[in-house]
Amino acid sequence: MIQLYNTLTNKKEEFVPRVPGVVNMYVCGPTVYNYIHIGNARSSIAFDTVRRYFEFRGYHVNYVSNFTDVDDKIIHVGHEQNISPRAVADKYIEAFYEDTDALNIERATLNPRVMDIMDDIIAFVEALVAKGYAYESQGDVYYRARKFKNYGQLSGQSVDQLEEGASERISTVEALKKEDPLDFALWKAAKPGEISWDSPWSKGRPGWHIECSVMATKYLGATLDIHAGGQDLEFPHHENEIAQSEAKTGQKFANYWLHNGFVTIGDDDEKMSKSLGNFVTVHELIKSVSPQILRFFMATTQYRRPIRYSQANLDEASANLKKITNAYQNAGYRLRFAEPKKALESNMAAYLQAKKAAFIQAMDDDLNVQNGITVVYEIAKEVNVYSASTAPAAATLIALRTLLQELLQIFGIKLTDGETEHQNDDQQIEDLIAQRDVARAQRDFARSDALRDELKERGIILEDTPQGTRWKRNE
RNA sequence: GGCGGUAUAGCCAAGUGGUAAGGCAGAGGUCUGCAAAACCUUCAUCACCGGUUCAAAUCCGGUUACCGCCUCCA
Repeated sequence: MIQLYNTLTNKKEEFVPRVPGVVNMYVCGPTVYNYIHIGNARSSIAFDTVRRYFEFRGYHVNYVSNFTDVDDKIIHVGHEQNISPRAVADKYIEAFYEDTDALNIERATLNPRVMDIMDDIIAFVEALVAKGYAYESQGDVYYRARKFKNYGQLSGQSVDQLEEGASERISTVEALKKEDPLDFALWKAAKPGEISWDSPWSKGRPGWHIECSVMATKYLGATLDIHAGGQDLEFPHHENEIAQSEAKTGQKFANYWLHNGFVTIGDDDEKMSKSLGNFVTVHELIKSVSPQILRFFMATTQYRRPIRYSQANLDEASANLKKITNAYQNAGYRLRFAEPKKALESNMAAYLQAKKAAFIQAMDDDLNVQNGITVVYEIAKEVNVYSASTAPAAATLIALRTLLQELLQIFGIKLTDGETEHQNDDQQIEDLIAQRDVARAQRDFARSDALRDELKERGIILEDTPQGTRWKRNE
């Protein structure tokens, strides 16, 4: 039984999909006017991990995530670079795929773009106007927040509390157009020179919450199983999505709301964000840090917890991933000298089953990845112990490696033996190692150490084992 | 001010009533010609105060500190 922490009710609940075996989830995607930073990546990684876990547990997942390609900031960047808004969006969508592919984030089932569903958006707004939930004002269309009886349910705020905040910062121009400070825009008339679409109200463009309501209901139906996004979207974005969607469909918009925690940076653990300017883009970071390490670092922190971004924490993730990778490779190496005909021992078969069950138990609890990864460490230790035993069975080594691989892929990590990338100096390296082995046999340790140092400078790490000398490239 | 979330060893972090998982770093040891990899051992009374209980990191009350949302933001 999988339990998820539902922000709508502020408690953990058993996950029950609308259709058995199928998960329909919608994740708020980026506004594509810049490279994504690692805070954006965290969100993608968090929900990719959720998705992968559901798939591991046998569910079919329909995963829809939008690209917001109509927005003030995109228009602004377009002006700066003297290219069209669409060209700006195209550029950063391509960059998004580059970066998320590097992080081994599975591609969404569908990534709809606002520009491509303009007719649906206009029809959606028309429906809200027809139902009396929205009104036109000077070419804009606003949503009557107070008319929606549950407004504020997600963020746990009363409309009066919200109004206090809203009335303080609303501009005079807006105040004149709105019936109530809480109302929010569904459609905005274009200013001169801005990109716009024809509509019954004005040449203009959609407001900033409507796209998700339209896309989610269009592609996944009136009621989603899961709607996810960053904690900063809870209000107003998700609150408004609920208001829009439920007013139109008359049905519950999403059964489970998942919100990921932030990436923080600096001594005061400040939220990383574009507006604060304290961000690190994935594009830049993966030039110096292995994407696998970044992925492991983020995937092994539970999605609701904040992640402190620091070199020390990145180094720790690197050490931990290396520990797991080493175990996998140790077993792989030992496999060459293992007993090919020996069967998987019954106690080991039971061990494997028990560990997998422990892992599932941990992860079923709202993706408790800390406890999940602890099980992985335990398996890694057993892999090392078993690999060092006298006459290991090939079947067991394979089974252990397979389990490690199976569990790590949930975190988006693919374990490899590190020798797959053969290079043209392989033979030369093997020759040097052979020379060193001769020197060692003759107890000429000065020479053997010199050879080892020489190889080390070329990035080759040697390990002497009872079965002979292993080598690998230092990554 | 309202709402939400945190506070456990040098660091990351599990643990929701029965006497502190795991990882990193550190210390000691085994293996090794030396290393590497690996394994073993070792390392905390849980922000503070008060209460309930035979028993609390875990429950209740209070205090403090930090973060986030309430405005674009994953």
